Amino acid sequence: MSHRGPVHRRSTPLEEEDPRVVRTRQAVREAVRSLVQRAGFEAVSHQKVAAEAGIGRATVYRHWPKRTDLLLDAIAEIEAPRDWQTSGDLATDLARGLERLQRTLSSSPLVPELVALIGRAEWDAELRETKAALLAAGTAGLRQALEAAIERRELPADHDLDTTIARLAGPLFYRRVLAHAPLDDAFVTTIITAYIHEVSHQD
Amino acid sequence: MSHRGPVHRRSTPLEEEDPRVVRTRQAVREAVRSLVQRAGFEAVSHQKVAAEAGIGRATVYRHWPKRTDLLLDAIAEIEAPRDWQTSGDLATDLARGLERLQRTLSSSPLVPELVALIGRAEWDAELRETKAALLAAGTAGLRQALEAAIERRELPADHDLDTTIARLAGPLFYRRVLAHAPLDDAFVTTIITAYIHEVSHQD
DNA sequence: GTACTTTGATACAGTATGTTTCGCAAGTCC
DNA sequence: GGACTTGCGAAACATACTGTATCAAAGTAC
Repeated sequence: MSHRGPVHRRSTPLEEEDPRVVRTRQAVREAVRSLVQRAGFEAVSHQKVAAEAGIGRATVYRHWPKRTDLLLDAIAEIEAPRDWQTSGDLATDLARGLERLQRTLSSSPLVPELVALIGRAEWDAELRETKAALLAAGTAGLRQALEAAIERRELPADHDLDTTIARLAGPLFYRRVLAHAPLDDAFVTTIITAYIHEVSHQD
Repeated sequence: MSHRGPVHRRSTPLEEEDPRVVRTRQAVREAVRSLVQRAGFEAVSHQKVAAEAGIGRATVYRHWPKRTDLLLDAIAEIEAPRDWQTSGDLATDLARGLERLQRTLSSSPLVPELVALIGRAEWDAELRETKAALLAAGTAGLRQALEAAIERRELPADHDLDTTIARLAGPLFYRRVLAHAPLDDAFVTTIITAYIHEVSHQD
């Protein structure tokens, strides 16, 4: 997977380094994004992408034989935070995690499209993996915050992380995607406050 | 909107009662459902529907000029509960509302498709209305439960219903659609218990 | 039976899909 | 630079889908 250095033989073309290929990939990726934002994933076809990118139709088919290939390529941007570390306080950590999710959900115009894709994952195994990966990346902050709290014995060791994440992140998705209401800070604060209150006042 | 009785004149064809039309509607509706469940909304086209329903292609175009019309028609099943009435206890009412939602989400194989549709609502005004209607119907029970509690002064008059509904229903949607985890009773109970505890132990 | 409507078969032009072919431009190797 | 290799894009192609129009046959109402 790493760089192979100046000495290499054409007989192992595993890595794409031909500048022409790089250019093509770049152009197509941008064309797909542009199309998606203007008209949705449904509007993405090999033909339209080729026209938008100003390249040949055959070239698009060569690199992305299936339509799904085009879509997945345009999504490969969302990543889990790599620099995460606990502040030592669950409330603070959760706030950070949820605010990150809030920002992602609020800012990206692709969110509704991702949801549409996710719905379609039912019929496409490849999409199912992508869905899981995206979700894991989006909620990684929350998961790490909770894990750190368990480590500190602030939460019981058998605390169900998935349940908690669903309860914390679910309302945000609901608001953004279904209710189409603004994801304001007050809303996020309400959720965190209630949860913290719940785990610190167990009776 | 009501039945007009045996006496009627052909000059006011506002109501469709021609048995041929009724048959067509029925056949198409079933064909769309069948197609959706087998291959998703994306697989629904006038052509495929006509073939599936065993009727002429032109007929499908006549009644459902746009593809969206076909899709919307297949969804017109989900309805808000008409017989709702409070039990006098918020916890019980909420449990009823959430369990209804749980049942709907768990049982209907159309749920992922609905979500896909919802995502697409960003680009279609008509779909946006449908989305809002579906959501309102699905969460009507919760809303009525909360309104009854306000009426009884169990909740403050300025309690934000939309926020609460998002916090109650959001986790269910998250689990079902995004995390693809089972919507078991324990999960639903956890959500309700936490919320009841929260509103009854205000400090 | 008569008047009216819906239906489905057929045909049509326009467009999209997916594949193949081939000359050319671009990149690589030495 | 020169020979070799590869990706590119234009074109052509068969096939399929879309949306509309026409029309005879069948169904419906009275």
